Amino acid sequence: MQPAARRRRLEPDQRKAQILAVARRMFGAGTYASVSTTDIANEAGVARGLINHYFGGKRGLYLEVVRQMMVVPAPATENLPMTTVEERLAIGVDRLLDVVERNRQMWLTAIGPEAIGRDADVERILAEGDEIAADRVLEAAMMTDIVEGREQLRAMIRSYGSMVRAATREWLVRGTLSRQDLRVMLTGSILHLLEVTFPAALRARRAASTDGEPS
Amino acid sequence: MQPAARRRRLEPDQRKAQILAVARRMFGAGTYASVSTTDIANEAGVARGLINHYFGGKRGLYLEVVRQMMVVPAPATENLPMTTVEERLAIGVDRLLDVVERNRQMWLTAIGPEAIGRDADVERILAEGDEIAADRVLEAAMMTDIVEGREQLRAMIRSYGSMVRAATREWLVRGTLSRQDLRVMLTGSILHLLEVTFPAALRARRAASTDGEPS
DNA sequence: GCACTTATTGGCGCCTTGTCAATAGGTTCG
DNA sequence: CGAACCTATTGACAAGGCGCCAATAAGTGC
Repeated sequence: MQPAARRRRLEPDQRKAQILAVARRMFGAGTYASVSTTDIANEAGVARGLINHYFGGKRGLYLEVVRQMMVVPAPATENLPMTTVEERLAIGVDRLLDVVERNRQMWLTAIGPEAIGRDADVERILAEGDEIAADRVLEAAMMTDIVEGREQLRAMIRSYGSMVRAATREWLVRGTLSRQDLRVMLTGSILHLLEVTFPAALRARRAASTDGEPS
Repeated sequence: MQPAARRRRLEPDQRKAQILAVARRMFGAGTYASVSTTDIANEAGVARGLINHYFGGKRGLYLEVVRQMMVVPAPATENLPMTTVEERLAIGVDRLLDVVERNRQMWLTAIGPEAIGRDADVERILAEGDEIAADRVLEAAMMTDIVEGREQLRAMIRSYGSMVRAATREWLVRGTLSRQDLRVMLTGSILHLLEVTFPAALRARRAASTDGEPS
């Protein structure tokens, strides 16, 4: 280790970015509890107090890391060709798998929501991400103008999102599913969800509201 | 507070059970980091050191809590009538929803740790639970003797399990889906997964292995 | 070269956890 | 009925982590 390379002064944004980069890597490697702010500060070559200054504390830093992770899978549904819904969905799934495969480590860290125990703030950040993802699916399926049962549909898509995450884990971590398996499974499932399950749920809902409430 | 009710001596099993009960409640309420062993010890009316003695430490206690939570949804697929697969699955789903509805709080706390990843031990415990759940599904679907692609199938069912957990959260926490919605959605999805998606993935797999590897 | 802003530091106090020898509840045996 | 014994239970100590804040010094403009 060098004889304490003299103190350097950076723009707040740069410093924040630098610390964040280190934090992302270290939280990705260990657990929230197993990584100390001292570790991060040392690794980044700054005083521990600086973390508190910029992020309010360990918790704030962690939340920032999670927030940044959620932005990854954004451009998976841009400029889809105007063909059938099935094909558009298939392409969307494929693009997602591309992004996931390329950013393997970051993706796993992002979806392996590592906070120990559920936390209101983390929960909210993750929820925002799910919301965006749901929008993209609706867009790809050309169903953005659905009104009846819109909230139910979005909820179903969010649930589907959990299956997507779990499936990528099976693929990347356990190796039990191939990328091709995921293509078939994820495309087929979302298509069936949108075109069969959702309408069926709608019908059941209508029947229930006219026949009087069932159990 | 009483004048420090005199020290009582219990059987190890009883004491462990008592501490575990308190820990379950408190970890359910807060975060792993936000709950201190001191809190738990006070609430349980014992010395903090006793926790270390019985569980090895905070971590051990937490793992035990998680392990105990995973046992909840066991008897959802016992004694299913010998009718169609569809009906058996529907009944299984319905029974699961019963259990979930009755043990609402405990269920939510139990599936919360889905957001825990990262930690090898916790991961393993959760994985065991998923494995059991997958067995139950195969049993209900009368597909216990599948051999070709068995591991793929199990992996898909595990992924489906994640969707189940997410859907129950939508139902119980956010109120965006009704119980009836869940019935329709979960039954339809698993049926489609078993009877359409899985065979399709198998075909794709076979085609790939004879035509030479695709990208 | 000098003031001035503010990024950065380093140390203090509190809290939490793991360890371990000492204590005392309950039981058994003379 | 009392003494010896086993072990459940305690309490204090030390190491380490985190938040806080006044002091310091790196740049910048005059």
